Amino acid sequence: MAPATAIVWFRRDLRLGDNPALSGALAGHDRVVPVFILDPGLLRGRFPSPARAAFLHGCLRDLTRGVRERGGAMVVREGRPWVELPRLAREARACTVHWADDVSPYARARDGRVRTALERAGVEVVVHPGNFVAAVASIRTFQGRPYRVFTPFYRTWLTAPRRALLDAPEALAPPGRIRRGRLPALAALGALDPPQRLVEPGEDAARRAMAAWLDDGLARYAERHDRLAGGTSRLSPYLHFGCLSARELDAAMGRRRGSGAVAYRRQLCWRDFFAHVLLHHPESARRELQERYRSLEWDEDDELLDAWRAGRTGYPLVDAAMRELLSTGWMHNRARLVVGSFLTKDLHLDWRRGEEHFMRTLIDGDEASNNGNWQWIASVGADPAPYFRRLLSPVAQQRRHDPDGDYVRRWVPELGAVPDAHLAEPWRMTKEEQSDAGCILGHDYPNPIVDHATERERAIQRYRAAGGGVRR
DNA sequence: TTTTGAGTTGTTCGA
DNA sequence: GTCGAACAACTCAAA
Repeated sequence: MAPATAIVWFRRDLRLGDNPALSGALAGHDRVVPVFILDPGLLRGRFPSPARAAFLHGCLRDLTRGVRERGGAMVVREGRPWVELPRLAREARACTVHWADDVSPYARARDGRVRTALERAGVEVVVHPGNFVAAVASIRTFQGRPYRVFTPFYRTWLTAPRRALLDAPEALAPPGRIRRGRLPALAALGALDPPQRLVEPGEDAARRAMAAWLDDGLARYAERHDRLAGGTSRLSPYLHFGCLSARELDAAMGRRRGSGAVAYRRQLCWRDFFAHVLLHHPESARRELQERYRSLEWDEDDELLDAWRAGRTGYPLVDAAMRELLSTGWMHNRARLVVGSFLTKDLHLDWRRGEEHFMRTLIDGDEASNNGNWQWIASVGADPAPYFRRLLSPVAQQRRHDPDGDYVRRWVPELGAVPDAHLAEPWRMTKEEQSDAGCILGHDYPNPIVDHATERERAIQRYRAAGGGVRR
């Protein structure tokens, strides 16, 4: 009898440890063919990203090496998955294809087409849990509905069943006589100009980063996570590409006591929550989850948008954050809120412009989390807190979360010699003080492009008008 | 069905 | 400089 062969389709679960699709394929099959498909629908799709393509490339190299060290061989194909997978199944004489579930509308439509094509070819499909802590698809309220508010979701999530952890396979069989394909050069992935590498890609690097974080950062997370100059785990790129298992990270958290572990775990829950929301409200990928805010009016102003993207708004914290994003592909979570509030409430530009810029630049760019957080800060998404809690003042936020100016001075060097007292509002310096600091406003650093106090009032008016009352 | 309790991350003002 | 109140009365989830 011919050996039973299964295919594992890697998508964004680029690891060997605690990988349900891989372990599932290995159980009951003599041979497993691991494949990654470079899908032009993603690489040149709605949110192409040189930064993420470069990180993905590194992760794939790492995964390929890990597979080879265990005696297997990674197969790489380029094309549409619903074409490539039936073809590969035929070549490899595979009877089953395994993959991990995902939540974005694109992923779900794609997986549906792939399933149809495979089943038509007589190949079985087995879908495994995606890279979330809990089963986000099946968490429900007592009335059987999906959640739209975080805290009740969180309470259910805390006690929701967790799947068993899985060891990495010790050995993989060689895939036999099939075309393996090659990982193309970076440029072919659209990664022409990747930002400086801040995060080392791959599963091994992810494990080291996780160990270091648990060892060193977690205990003080509750007090420090809002500090712009440090204090967060920076594990998000690994979670997005699945170099790190969210389930495993949560398990490590569950064994720990202390406010840091509790607070961090809550953040992991936000990731599951936004996946849950997008899964059950796929239309929110493109429009406001809250119906009454679909009529909100947004300005169109390319000059303001460009200034925001480039970090030339004249608000030091906003500019530092936007420049950090451009040069590293990452931004502190607190800073994401500040620049998000600034785009939508101070510049009155559509949150979708911000969502798109983030998706194109972030190495952790994740459709569910990014969309959910943008809708949250734009006050149009899943969350019932009053609108006046979401108009962040860039000046107040800078004073509170970067009191020594370490963050701002790092990313906005022209403000380097501006004293602490003026660093959040450099435009208040006299000519003489500007001269002393070597920073002439309007020359070395821009004047503020808008006045926060004025725009704040305008934002409130707009939300009030669109909301049909006072509510968010 | 109806009621009840509660809701990530703030800002500003005036005493 | 610090502190408490106002912002404004909505919607979701649970019972």
